[in-house]
Amino acid sequence: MADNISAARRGDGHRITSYDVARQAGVSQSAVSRCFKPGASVSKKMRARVMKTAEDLGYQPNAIARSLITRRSNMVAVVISQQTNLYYPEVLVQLSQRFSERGVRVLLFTLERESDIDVMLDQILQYQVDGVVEAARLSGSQIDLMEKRGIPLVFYNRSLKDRRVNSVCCDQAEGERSLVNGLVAAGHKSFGLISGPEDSAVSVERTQGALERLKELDINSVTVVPGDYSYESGVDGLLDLKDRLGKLPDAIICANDVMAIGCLDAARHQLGVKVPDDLSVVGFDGVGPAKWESYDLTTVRQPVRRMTEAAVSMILERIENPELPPERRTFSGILIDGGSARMA
Amino acid sequence: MADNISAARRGDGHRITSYDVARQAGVSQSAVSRCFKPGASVSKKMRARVMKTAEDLGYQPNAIARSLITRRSNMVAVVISQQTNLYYPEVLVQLSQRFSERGVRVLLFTLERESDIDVMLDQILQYQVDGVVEAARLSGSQIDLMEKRGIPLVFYNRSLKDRRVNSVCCDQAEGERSLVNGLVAAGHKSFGLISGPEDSAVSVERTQGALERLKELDINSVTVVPGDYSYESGVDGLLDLKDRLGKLPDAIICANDVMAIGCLDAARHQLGVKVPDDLSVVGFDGVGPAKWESYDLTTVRQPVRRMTEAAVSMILERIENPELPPERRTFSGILIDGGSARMA
DNA sequence: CAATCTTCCGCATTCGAATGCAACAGGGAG
DNA sequence: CTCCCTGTTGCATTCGAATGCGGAAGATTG
Repeated sequence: MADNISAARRGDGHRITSYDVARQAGVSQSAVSRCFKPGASVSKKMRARVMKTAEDLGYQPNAIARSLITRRSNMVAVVISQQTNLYYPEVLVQLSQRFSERGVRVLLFTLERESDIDVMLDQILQYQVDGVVEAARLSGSQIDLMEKRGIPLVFYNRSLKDRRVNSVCCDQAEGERSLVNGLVAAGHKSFGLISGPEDSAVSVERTQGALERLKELDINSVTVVPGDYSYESGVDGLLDLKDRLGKLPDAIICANDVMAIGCLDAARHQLGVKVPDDLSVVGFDGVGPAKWESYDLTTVRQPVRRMTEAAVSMILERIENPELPPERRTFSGILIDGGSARMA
Repeated sequence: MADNISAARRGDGHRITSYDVARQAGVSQSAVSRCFKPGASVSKKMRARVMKTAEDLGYQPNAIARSLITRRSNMVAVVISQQTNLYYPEVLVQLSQRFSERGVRVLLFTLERESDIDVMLDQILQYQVDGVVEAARLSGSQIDLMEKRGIPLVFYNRSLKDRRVNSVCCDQAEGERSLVNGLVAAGHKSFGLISGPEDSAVSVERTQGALERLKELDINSVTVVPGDYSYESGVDGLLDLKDRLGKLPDAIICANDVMAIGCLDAARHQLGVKVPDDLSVVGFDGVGPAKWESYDLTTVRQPVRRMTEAAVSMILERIENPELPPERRTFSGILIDGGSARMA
């Protein structure tokens, strides 16, 4: 009876299992299993034979069943929010490729609202992923949860100060400081800042970093207006600054490249201001469009390649060896001295 | 003994199973399972009680184990190639969100080289995904394979003419034809085309579509140069055209927006040509940057939202009901009459 | 109070691969 | 020729949740 059913399934072209291969090859199921495990104790003859019939039947081991018994899913969750930021797709693709090279699958979780993270987290746990790369914010208790479950977690570009966690970051504050240094040295006196969304840790670090350095350099003419990482909010930010000040500042520091681009476009095309002669605009990230000739943005580029490599190896190391202590890896951004700002 | 082991695990904070919850609540494992299945036959009292202890223990059903027995992983593979094209990340994020809303997880596969698809396909099969959204090309035998396995497959923006498959497409040819119509009606006589990568089906359809319409309209001054979807290749394409013709054509039709942007930048900034007065440039896709004020690109926008919705529901329907016949859904692009071309 | 019908729960089995252990075969040494 | 060792193989069990079936408890009716 059971035989009939599975025979029928095979007839349907469904689900060839290791038992099917075993029967066909006249060996045990264990033998088949071992043939697919590199380094297992199997004779050459056996392996050749099993592989042959596996090929014939079109057998592929069932990763789900394997995961159940080995307690390893070979899947890593990647959690990403903020689609407005052009920077993230690049990170995502790179992570995916590096994991793929190492034989690990990526289970993708995108957040529309940061608050959805609770539901997501449950999903992540249910799917028994071996690790998580998190480019969204997590509360302390949520981190505790992951820790309790023993699931390695690496934060990408956000790190909780008062918490020992794994993280890969670009030094946002440092990057902003070098931008400020250059701008101030070039003689800029008054500054406008367009921040990112309030709940973005990265934005906060960038804005704070810039503000601190400005303060250290005794620059007091500083106005901050809110943005949301989008092109439009860069445009609005510029107009907002002009409204509030009655005129434009000498330089505008945007929390990301896309806003800087919006800001730059609005300055040139709506206000007819000369950039960088009459106004300097700087961004952050080093996304593709920043290099485009119309913009040639002065910005700080995040070393995405190295950062994603770091994130991937940190996770995989910790999956192999869960006892490894937390580690933060911080990368310096690369100052790109483009044509959108006068820099010293 | 078995008890000791699992007790130890629980001590480690690892893997709480339905048995743990059952024991704690003094009920059977089946009862626990049923409580987590909506619509199952369970009394209110039982459900409340089980949910309570599940909460207390921090129990989450193991999706892997569930998948094994139900033969449903609730995962869908999304295969994407061509990272150079800014258009894809947007599609990816949208797909991810729509699947997520419907309780389906996305397993991401990115291709560096199209040839990697073979290995990928094996992986996809091993992971027992319930369906596949494919934005890469597949050979006939590869499609056969999926069919044999009974895994619903929806192609995104590529469809094999001589094959009955599911696909969601934007009508590339139609879009190009309307661009050509507008350009010709506005008096453009000579044309340059910058194509995408040779192995991109989309690029071929676009280029062919434009060429056909040009021929129909008796325009013979047409030159095609190769590109690869990147900004740089748009720049190079322009220079290449100028080299070959000795001068610029009246209009340049690029196989995607990013190349059009490169082309436009090079024309304005490297050659000092006035766009659209002396040269019209058009693209395809309707990516975010196309709307930016520096470009204001004339292009055909793909209705991404509707297309991703279509892809998602097509897959899910076919997962529910594998007998559904193949379907192709073709969407018209939306002509965006921007400022980069003179259009009638 | 008995008879019948519901509702609800538990038992036992299933999904498909991995693996510890025992058994077995073959080869080499004595 | 016997003994032992090494290298292979099969058996039986395990991972964790889902579910058909039978039965018990409770609800309903006459």
